[in-house]
Amino acid sequence: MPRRSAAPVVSASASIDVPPDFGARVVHWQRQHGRHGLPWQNTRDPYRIWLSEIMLQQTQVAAVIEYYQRFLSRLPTVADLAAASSDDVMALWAGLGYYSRARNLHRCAKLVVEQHGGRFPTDPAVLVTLPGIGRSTAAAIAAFSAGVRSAILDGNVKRVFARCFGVHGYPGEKAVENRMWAMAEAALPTAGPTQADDMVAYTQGLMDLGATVCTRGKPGCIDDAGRCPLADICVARRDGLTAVLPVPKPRAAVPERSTVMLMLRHGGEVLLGLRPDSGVWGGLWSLPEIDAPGLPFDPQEAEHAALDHARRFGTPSRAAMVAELTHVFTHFRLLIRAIRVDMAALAVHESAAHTDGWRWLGLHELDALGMPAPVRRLLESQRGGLFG
DNA sequence: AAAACGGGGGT
DNA sequence: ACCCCAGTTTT
Repeated sequence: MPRRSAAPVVSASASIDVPPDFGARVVHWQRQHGRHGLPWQNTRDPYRIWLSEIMLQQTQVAAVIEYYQRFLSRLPTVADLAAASSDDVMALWAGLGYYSRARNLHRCAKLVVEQHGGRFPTDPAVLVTLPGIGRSTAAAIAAFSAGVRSAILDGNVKRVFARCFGVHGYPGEKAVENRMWAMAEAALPTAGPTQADDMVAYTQGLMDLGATVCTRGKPGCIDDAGRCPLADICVARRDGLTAVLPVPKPRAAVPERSTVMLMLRHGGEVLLGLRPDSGVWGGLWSLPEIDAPGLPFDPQEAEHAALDHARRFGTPSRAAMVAELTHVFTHFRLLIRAIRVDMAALAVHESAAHTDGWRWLGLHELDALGMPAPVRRLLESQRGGLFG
């Protein structure tokens, strides 16, 4: 029986509200409905369990099984692995991907032989010091191989906790992850005569729940609450939030750009230009624009710049800012400000405007043209002022 | 095309 | 101590 390692910091978990039977629910569920009979579940050999945990970090159970068995048939002990050549280890790993993990595996085996006399550790505090073994993997190895009471927190478990305890906030964020570790400690089965066995079922149960019931896309409780042993205490289920918890990684704030569009108006027509095929709105008809890279932005200045710009096409009489809207692209937001410019007269070189791809168009001609949605909206909203 | 994944590595 | 990445699968 493994020595009980240092007790978790109680104060950290005191504020975490975990039902006292949480662990028992998971243990009971896993014994009845969890996954059983997988090759690494029939052993307490920490070497074999470690190997399975590393392989399972990156590959599905179905794919791991044959690699796992082949690996162990060639290298049945940690001493064998430590003594193997890099080439042999990599060959056994070939096809699993994430080859740095295989290199860590080999390094780790050598360290276990050198530093621990070839006896694979089962103390999570020792395990975490080894390459390729982080806090969660260390706990899993300790729990499965020796029934040590230590908390795991992998992606599946984060999802279960986020939903069951209603954790808002991205689990990849430090503060949120810390809270979840505190939950993981608080949720552990309590001491008792069967604690070591319970820890095995509990740890496996959390993983199984996340993998088979509390899945990302469509959790099993949606169709049948009876599938989840936590359904009646699950905050996300109660509040209808299973689809939004855990909250996804916050998308980086999209940059905001701005532009000024001119609605040049003359004789019931508006000036539109055909945009180049490449780039934003390629091949669509759009309004003339003034670059407005700098915010903040003075409307009077803008109107002045609009009049200036309009002289290219004729003689403007007045300009007025008439609309403002934000268009959202996938990679940025575009703030569009629209200025209506009344033209007193058009440039004499009308043909030049034509070859440039500019055309004066009446209301009835617009429908047939391909236009960016915000431009169409702009024209629609100003229909009276432009064509009336 | 984007999110997720557990640990390592860099700042 | 924090942030970000590698390398691959899943959605």
